Amino acid sequence: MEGNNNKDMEEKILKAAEAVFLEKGYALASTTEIARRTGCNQTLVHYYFRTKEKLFESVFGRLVELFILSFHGVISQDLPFRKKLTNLIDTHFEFLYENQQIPFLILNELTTNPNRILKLKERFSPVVKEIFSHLSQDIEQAVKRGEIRTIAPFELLFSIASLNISVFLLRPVFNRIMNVENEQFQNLARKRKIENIEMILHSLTPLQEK
Amino acid sequence: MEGNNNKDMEEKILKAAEAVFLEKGYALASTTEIARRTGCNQTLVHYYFRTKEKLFESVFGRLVELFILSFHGVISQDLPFRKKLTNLIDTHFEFLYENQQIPFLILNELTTNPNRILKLKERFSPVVKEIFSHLSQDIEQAVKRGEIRTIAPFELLFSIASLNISVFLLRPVFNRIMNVENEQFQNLARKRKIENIEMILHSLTPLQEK
DNA sequence: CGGTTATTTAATAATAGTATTAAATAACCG
DNA sequence: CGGTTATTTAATACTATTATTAAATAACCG
Repeated sequence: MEGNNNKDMEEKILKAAEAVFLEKGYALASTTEIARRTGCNQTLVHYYFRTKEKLFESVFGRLVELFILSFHGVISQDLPFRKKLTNLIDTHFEFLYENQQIPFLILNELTTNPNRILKLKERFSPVVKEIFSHLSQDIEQAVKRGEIRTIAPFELLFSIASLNISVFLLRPVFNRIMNVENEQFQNLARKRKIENIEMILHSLTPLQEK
Repeated sequence: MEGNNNKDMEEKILKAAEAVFLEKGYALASTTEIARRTGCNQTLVHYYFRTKEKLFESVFGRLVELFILSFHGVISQDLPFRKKLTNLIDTHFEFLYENQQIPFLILNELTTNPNRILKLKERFSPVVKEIFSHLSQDIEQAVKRGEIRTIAPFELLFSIASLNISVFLLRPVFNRIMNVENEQFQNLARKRKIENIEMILHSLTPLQEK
């Protein structure tokens, strides 16, 4: 009865778990609430995933993957460097806009439980390396052509991530302190995206006297 | 016996509480551990502060104040705008360096429990207004003198906060992923500070053709 | 159908944490 | 000193959470 929803139970639990973990983080999420949101008995959550930790890993790994890949898509395109960089920042920003809770969850879990990082590290090491190697080459060529000043790939990615992520990390804070409503946030985000692109490109200008 | 440490018990609990809250955040901190770290009975924590929530508020308010004031000190000095801005970013960065755990705690608690913001808002509203009004005037004058392009104070503070805070928020993540050790982090931080100042000043350049 | 396995539920053990109560001890003051 | 108040502790109620066990139900297959 009621929709013949038998074997996708596991999938439904995962969905509910993702939502709850994104809202509350690992510590404040409970398997009881995940069960409630799924519409099943609490025991069932443990039946399928044994422990809260294992359930979390299933959810978390996928989210981290999404996040990392948000850097990856653009980087293999064949475009002039400044154009590619603009695309990269833009794409990354838009990904964050569509997944606003992801940065905080990742930050929260990696900060409060650094062990999690180690597991992720091996898993994503190849992709990360690929991103860095691509970016390295691109920077090198662009520098040769005099399009940009020299910069370490790490520094560049760090700047981009900082500026983009902050918009969404700090959202709840500014929301309240500055009385920023939902519609306003959309505008603010749009401005910030442009501002971020400007700042990054500006900061790469080849040489400039003080 | 043992040091005659009677009436500063309350202070000792506050100290221990601050350390534990900074390490673990509200949710994962326990009054039991705070008592253990203080070296007293767990009941005593409740005797002095009644609830974990009230204890947290005592600690948290002070930390937020420190953070906000890290913006405030420089802003009332009488200096050329670009010099003042440099000082501001520098001072703010150095404050964060000395209090690396503060940004995450504030972010964490304001994100997971937005109600906290409201209490803080009234308390710090005057200081925040003062900072904004100072900055507004400074920007206005600097624009008139052709020293910088026009920018909303909010945007400027947002950029500064984003860039500076990220260095310390993302530290645990990059630490592990990139194998950044302690000594290396000091270098990385130094570079980032300079990079951040550069980026902000650059982005304020009066006019510039594409 | 009948038996086997998979899924779901109810009951509950085990743990950990917050908070209260009442008793013990120490500090204070006339 | 003796009595009052403040501080500290032990015992414990209460709640919430994860996880297990055993029983009930449903699905599957010969």
